Amino acid sequence: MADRITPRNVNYSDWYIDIVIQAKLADYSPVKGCMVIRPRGYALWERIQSVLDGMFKATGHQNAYFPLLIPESFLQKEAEHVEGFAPELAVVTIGGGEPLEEPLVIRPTSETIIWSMYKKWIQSYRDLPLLINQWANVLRWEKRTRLFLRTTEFLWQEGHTAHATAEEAQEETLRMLNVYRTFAEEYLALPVLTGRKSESEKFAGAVATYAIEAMMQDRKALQAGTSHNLGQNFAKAFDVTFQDKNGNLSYVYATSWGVSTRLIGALIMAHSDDKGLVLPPKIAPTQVVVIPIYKTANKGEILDYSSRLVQTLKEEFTVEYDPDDSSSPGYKFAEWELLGVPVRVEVGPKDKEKNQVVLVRRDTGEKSYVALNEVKQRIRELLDAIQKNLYQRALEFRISHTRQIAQYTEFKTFFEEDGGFAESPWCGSADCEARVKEDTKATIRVLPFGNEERANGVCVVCGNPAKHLAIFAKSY
RNA sequence: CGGGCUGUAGCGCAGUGGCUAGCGCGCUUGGUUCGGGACCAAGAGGCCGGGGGUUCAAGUCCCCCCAGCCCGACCA
Repeated sequence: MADRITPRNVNYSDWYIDIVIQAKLADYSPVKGCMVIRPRGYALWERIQSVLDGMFKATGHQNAYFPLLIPESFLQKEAEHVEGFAPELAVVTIGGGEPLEEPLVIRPTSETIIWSMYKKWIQSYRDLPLLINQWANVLRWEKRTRLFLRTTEFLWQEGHTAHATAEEAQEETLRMLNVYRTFAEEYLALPVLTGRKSESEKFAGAVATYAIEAMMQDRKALQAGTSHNLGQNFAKAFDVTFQDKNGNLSYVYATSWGVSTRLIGALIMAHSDDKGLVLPPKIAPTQVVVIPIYKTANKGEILDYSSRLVQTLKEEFTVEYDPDDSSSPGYKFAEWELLGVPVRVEVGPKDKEKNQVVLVRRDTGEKSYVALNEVKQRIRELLDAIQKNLYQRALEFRISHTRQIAQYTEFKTFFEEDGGFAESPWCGSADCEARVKEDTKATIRVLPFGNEERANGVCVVCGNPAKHLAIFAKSY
């Protein structure tokens, strides 16, 4: 008997960690707060990378790479930025055995080093827009870490763009937010809310931060991606100006946007169950696993049948094959369910006799018997159905745990009980936001787009006229 | 960084101050099984997290340290 996964309703945190460890996605490292991403976890990241990278290229971005180490003074050039990141910096003070003249910060994010370079590269409106992305690791000395959701070092991509006008920068900010939304919904089967962050939740150094927010199965919110309009803050800090057609000199407008390995955490917490990982087919590194079922007597003929099937399936799907005779079929079923492969194909003597296979879908456990000549077609349909079902299931879950609340007593009760997303009018003041956090631990996750008009009424906290309809939730 | 819990075989755990530290799972070898986590047999595997003390005697008691998890404050 393998290790059991703690059921979600017993302890959600333990369940999450059990999945990560037992599905072999990651492991704890010798260094506190860091994790080792194992092949099954890294394969997921590679899938995420390849899809997103395609989307970035399709929207005109190019990849580049900037150094890991940043002169400490660079961070200090943007006041809010340094204030936001100073507490979580790791600093290199010795190099080659000698104390460094200027300490080097291990990047927590790359705005400063990138904008120090943009100063060299941008002089004219002809140099704009400059649309660069980098895939990198960053390091933030977090007090409390959790596999994938928050680790000291994590992998991400960070886009850094430069524009001639505020309008273009805003357009880019929203374009990339939309790329994230599309990716989350279509590939991760993760329904997300999009909108702006409140002042207190925005990125250190940004004019405005936008985010995609998803609801996990414990009804907490997870910020799955952010897109920042940086205005001219970094251009001013690094003195990046350009001349327009009329010869006028002005500061460049900037955006930055990123998603990280946290997405893998989102994927797990949104879809998985007490049997293990559940992966959307469009992001699953392995879509199909083939398990032959045989006795010693018929081993040869069954393996022959199953391996020919595997060859056929590999023409269209990513396939793993598990013909090993050292564990029983039942064991393998459980094992592959734990690993999250969307479709399992069982082939045994009965199937060979009837020229069929058994298909089992991971999300519902439903079995079907399919003729050999229809297998590819049926798997295609199943993968599609699973993808849609996971999205739909997550969406319905979010909707059923989202409540419109106008009364503060009800609001507090909501978060004392099951919780979820509270959609409530808010006056816009940081004081009310802080009070909510104090009283309920919930924060404003996002100010959804197009909701200003719906914000008729009064702030759920203070009773003053509302300016926004905000989404409040406890979050990761 | 505060509070709590836990460190004993790869994993999960037992282990009144006393002799050679156990159990389950996993692992190795051989054999029988095989359509939902099979079974038999024989093996391998331990600086009892680290350091200091108390004691005739410490996995067990005391002190310090370290690590991990959970709960807070901080954050993607």
